[in-house]
Amino acid sequence: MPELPEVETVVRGLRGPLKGRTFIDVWLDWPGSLAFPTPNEFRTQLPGQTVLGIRRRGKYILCDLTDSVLIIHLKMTGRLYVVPDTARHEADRWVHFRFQLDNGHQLRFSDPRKFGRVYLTPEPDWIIGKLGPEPLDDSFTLDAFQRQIARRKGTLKPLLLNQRFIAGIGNIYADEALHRAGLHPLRTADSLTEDEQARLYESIRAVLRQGIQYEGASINWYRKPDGSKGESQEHFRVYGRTDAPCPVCGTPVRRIVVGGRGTHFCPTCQTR
DNA sequence: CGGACAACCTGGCGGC
DNA sequence: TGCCGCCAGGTTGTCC
Repeated sequence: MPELPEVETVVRGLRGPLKGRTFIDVWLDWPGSLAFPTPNEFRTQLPGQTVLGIRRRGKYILCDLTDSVLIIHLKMTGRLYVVPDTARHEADRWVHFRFQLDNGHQLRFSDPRKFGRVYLTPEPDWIIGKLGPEPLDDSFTLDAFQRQIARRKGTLKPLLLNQRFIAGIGNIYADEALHRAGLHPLRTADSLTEDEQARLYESIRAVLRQGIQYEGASINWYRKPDGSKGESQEHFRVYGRTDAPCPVCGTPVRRIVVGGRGTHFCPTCQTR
């Protein structure tokens, strides 16, 4: 679930509880979620390291430590939160990692579907190095976007989901951005006029900013680090609204499958 | 390069 | 209530 706005919200919520803390122990019960290194190396290397900062790159959460980087990808159902040691972890049956902090609290990683991944490496570039630009960075200008999309010719929906094209967009915000831009998800990149390119650029930034403002979308599994729900889902125009009226024109929203992903759009507002 | 599809896992939900 | 099939916010690898 977690896309850029959800991951950004998690990072902002964890910064306070984690910054300056030192890991003193770690426990895990599903080695398959640990992408790198081995569980033994992980348990040896992490304790003693202090959290210097926490940031986001695409949908990855990066925790800068004394001499390496702890990286977590939530994939579909991951949750990350800090609680006192005394909070029973059995209350959340999907906790697969517990990171013991030096202040009587634990960082916990919960993930029902076990798609999420944890990495600990001194050099994170092999994990995040091929990601496309950060869509909300100042360096991601309309000019840069137009130069980038001019080299592509594929279908818009899969292109927006391609993390090498732009980092952080997922199925929800791809559908929302295309609706806002008035572009059909089956349009191709090489069919866009300059004006349509500009609309897509503005729309991508607007829906992501709005997602952050509403602190993410809690359709199913996503929660903020304090356990509460985001409210971005209250403001969707098409995502998950099959057969409901388009808020702009009233036409029933349609759902099709594009590139294997459920895709929602307004057949009136989004032209081919 | 691009599209189609399987794989990794489990839970929630609608239908019967 | 129970069981079944379908759907799910992500990513990677394979095959054509």
